[in-house]
Amino acid sequence: MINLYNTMTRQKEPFKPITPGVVNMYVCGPTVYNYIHIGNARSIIAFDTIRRYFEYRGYKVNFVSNFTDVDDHMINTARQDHTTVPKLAAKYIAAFMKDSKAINVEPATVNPRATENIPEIINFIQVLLDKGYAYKSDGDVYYRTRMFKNYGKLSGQNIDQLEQGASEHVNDEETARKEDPIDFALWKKTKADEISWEAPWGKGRPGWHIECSVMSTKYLGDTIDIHGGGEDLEFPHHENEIAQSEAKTGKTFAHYWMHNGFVTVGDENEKMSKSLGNFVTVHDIIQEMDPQILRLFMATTQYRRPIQYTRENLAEAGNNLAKLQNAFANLTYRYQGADEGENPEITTRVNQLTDEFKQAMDDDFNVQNGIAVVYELAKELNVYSERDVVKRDSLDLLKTRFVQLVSIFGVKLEETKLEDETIKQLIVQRDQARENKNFQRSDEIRDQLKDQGIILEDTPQGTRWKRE
RNA sequence: GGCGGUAUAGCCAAGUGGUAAGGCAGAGGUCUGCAAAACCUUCAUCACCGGUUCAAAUCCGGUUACCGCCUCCA
Repeated sequence: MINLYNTMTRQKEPFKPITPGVVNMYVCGPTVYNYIHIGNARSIIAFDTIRRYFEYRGYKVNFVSNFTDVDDHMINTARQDHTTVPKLAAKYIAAFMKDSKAINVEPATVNPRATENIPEIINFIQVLLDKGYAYKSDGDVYYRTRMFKNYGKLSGQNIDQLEQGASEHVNDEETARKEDPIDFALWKKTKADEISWEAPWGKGRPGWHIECSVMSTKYLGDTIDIHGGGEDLEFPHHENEIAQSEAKTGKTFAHYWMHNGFVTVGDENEKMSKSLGNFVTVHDIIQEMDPQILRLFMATTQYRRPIQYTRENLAEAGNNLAKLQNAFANLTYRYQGADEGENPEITTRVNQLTDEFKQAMDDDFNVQNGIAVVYELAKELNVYSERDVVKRDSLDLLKTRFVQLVSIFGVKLEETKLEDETIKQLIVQRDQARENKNFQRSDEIRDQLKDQGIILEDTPQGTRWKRE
């Protein structure tokens, strides 16, 4: 039984899916006006890891994550870049796909886009208007927040406190069109030269929160299992989604609310933002290092905890990645000279560790304890690989299980093949030199290959190579 | 001002009443022609003060520091 922390109740609860064996989850995705930054990556990686664990535990996961492809940012950026909103969206959605793939994120079941669901959004708003939960005002449509009982139940906000806060911003013209400062826009009237769509109440574009309500219910149903996103979305975004959706359907919008923690940057431990000049994109990071380092770094921090992004912490993740890759290499190389059969104690041990792993991860995806078990397993691989006699079935078991558990964190372990004949020849020459105790020559070859990024390691089974 | 979170070794971090997991870095060792990889050993009384208890990092009260949300934001 998987237990997860529900923001709505502020405690861990056993996960009970609506349909046995199926998880319907919706995760709020990025606004596509720039390359994704490491904060986006954190959210994507956190929920991808959660998804992979659900799948490992035998669930079918319907994973829906949107692209917000029209809003003020999109419009302003398109204007600055002398392009159009759709072209801007196309560019950064393509970049998103590329970056996601690099950090080994499974493709979503669906990536719906706001602009591709305009008729549904209009219908949704119409129902809210018909029910009296929304009102028109000078071409805009607003949600009548006070009509929704329980407003603030997710974020623990008190509506009168919010009222006070909101009234401080009463000066802008949008607020002037509201009945109440805490009301929020469902539809925004078009300004000149802006991208817009026709609606019964006039030309305009959807407000920010409505798209997620519409797409979540459209693709996953009125009530879903899990709704997720960054912790900053808790209020007002998710609060507003609940208000809209539950007002429309009269049903609970989502059973579990999950929010990932933030990434802070540098030793200053401050929030990443463009104004602070500490904005880091995935696009940039993966130019200079193995994307799997970033993946492992983020996947092995529990999703609710903050992550401090520093070079040192990233370097540590790099060492850990190497550790996993070395264990894998040690084991796969040991297939040479393996006997048939199995060692029963290995089977027992592997199953025991697997149980420990599940126990750890079932507890709100406690990846710290989970990865600790994986390191234990890595040690088993290393120790077993050093035995004088090894059995093929046990190698298979260790390898399969190790690859499987590591993959939950989004790290891919693969055997690499040496294609280069010249290098193969050099390794053979070096072996001969070593046999003749010509160590000067053998070290010469080793250094030469090192310059080409090939590291040689001597084992009782022969000389092994790996890329730097 | 309102809501919420965090504080454990040089660093990352687990642990929710019974005497501090794991990882990185460091030190020593085994293996190796030398390396590399691996393995073994070693490295903390848990922000501070007070209380409850036979027993607290873990419960209660207080103090301090840091962070996030309340406005676009993963």
